[in-house]
Amino acid sequence: MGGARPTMLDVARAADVSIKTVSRVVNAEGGVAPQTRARVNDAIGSLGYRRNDLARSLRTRTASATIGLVIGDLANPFYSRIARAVEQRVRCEGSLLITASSDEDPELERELVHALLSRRVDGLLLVPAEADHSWLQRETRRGAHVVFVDRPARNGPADAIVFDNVGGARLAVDHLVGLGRRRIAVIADNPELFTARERLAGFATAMAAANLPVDQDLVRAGVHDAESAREVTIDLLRMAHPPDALFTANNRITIGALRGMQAVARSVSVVGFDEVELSDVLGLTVVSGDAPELGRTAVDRLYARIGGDQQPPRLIRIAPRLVVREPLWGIGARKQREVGLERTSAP
Amino acid sequence: MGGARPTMLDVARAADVSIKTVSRVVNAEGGVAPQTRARVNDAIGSLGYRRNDLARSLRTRTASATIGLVIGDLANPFYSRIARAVEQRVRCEGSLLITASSDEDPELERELVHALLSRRVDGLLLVPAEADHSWLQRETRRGAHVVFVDRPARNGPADAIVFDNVGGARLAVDHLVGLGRRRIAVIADNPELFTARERLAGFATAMAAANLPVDQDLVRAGVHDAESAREVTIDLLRMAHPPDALFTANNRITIGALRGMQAVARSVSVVGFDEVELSDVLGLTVVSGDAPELGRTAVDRLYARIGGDQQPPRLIRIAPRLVVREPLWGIGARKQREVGLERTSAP
DNA sequence: TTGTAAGCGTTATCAG
DNA sequence: CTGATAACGCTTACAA
Repeated sequence: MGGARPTMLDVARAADVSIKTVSRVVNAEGGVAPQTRARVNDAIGSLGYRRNDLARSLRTRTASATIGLVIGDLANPFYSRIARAVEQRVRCEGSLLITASSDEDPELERELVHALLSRRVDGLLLVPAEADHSWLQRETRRGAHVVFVDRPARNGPADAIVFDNVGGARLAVDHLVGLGRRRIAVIADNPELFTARERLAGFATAMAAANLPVDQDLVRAGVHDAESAREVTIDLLRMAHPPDALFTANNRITIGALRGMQAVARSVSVVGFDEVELSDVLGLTVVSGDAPELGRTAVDRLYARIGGDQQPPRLIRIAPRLVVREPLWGIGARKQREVGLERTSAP
Repeated sequence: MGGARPTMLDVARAADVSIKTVSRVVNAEGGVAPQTRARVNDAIGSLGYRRNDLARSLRTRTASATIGLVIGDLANPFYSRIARAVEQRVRCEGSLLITASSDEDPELERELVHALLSRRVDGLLLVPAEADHSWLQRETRRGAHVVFVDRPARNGPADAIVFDNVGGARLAVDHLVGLGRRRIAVIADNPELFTARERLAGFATAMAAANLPVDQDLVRAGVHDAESAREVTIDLLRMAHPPDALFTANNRITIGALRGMQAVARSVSVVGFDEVELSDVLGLTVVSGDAPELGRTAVDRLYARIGGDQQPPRLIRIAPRLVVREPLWGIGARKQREVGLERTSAP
């Protein structure tokens, strides 16, 4: 803070005790005469002393009481819900959270990770951009604690907490099939991305299970933002033989698809992956994982590691749920029911 | 990170140079023979050395390269958009951002501020919970740099960047009046909150300017979450003499109001304050401030202060815009136009 | 071009 | 119960 903050020594002088006594009082160590303690506390109060946690964690060489979180984009509600849950859990442990957005850029992500490690965070939560993460091994070997969130990393030597994307995609497709849809299109992000890949796989599996052919014209991958999703949707709906349903594989894509449908004033059944604000009002059916639970589970794993857990890295899958809403626009009460999957955990 | 990370001394020994030479290389100070530098870099590489920024900023007694941001709730898209913008700007300065949610709890907020100050953040961005902030003066006097975001704080001795809430509310009401609405209801948060108070004031002003009477039954303040907004909306719509329009004074309230309208299958014109995801698809007209601009402006002020700016605290108002969309549900292309206000700045 | 010594604000150790 | 004194890992003088 730049200013002239008083130090323990200042307090010690003001209270006419040694610096160590001040330290004892500040850290509530006990073994200080009530009278002395009072004098020290007075000095602390009148000087406005506040312990310097930087110096503290330098000396204790442990517990900077800071956790780092690197995500794709904090402005994406999916990530900010995770961040919020993480923040809350981290705070229960008396720590603070540094958040950083990588824009899914591997280069930037690595920079951010290094910056956080230089700051000696106690642990790191990472939504890995799709790229090799073997470089992280050097850090984990040196004692850095890392947990991956939402997707595992290639060669990433750490636990990962992810959703059951395959199962979720199957829930979505099965639902559409149940509604009698047969020409189901899927719009997904870059298949290099773990989540997109799995959701596409789940789509294919479910279609096969339903004995439905997959028209490759209806499989649109590599769609990264809402605007592209909008364009792709318009393109799909203007096909000679358009799809009768859409599986939109993440929240940005769902939003773009809705805009696209609106643009061509044409509607098909939609099931989206990820919750979207106001989806209840829109009567939008989604498959959605519990983002806060994802965050909390990740923090718990991280603290387990920090606490000395030495097990081999685990992949923990959290089951998403299908939230069925009436797929119609208009005003009126909506029914809503949920279909679940089991939560699984594998080594 | 707990482990046995190598220090400069380890590197120095490995490269057979002094610790100071390592420091020079690490900080790219120059004045090192290329040959020596190479040896040091080799050692750094093979040891996996990483500078300890905690120790560094302890010694330099400046620039922990960390900024703190305390907001109400990181999971609220309005705040997460601000956080994202702040994060981005902060990173341009080579710093990282610690985010913390206060839940609008003055007690918790103060705890978080203290934790951040103990960590010697270079500056603090604060969305103040409505409560006296004179306690902050002691900190600012000691050199802490603070900027308030979204609302000023009572007795808060610092710059504040806020939206022109009065003007925004007037834009909203004027728009409804222009549509021929006369019985306009307002749903707002607790009037203790600066933004709610100003928006209510703007509502009253605009109604008076339009020569419309304000039915106190249609003024509903103290509505803090979406669920209460939903209930209030249902209540309003079921009145013997219901309103023909709603001004919903923040994003959570807007969402709740839409749910309420849906629940009673009854629709009135709505203008909301704050942008809401998918409002374009819903054809929802809103008054909305540019959250990223708010964040960026705040960071700029903060760095100006950190840089030594000594002017008396300023209140900077950013003008929101009215985004008009066709207030109808259904599918079809939407028109959209914007109405602006001037940005103002006052001492 | 390189090295030595001191010190940032704490806590740990070991005496009184 | 209280206090010197030495670290923690780094940077800032100031020498060599």
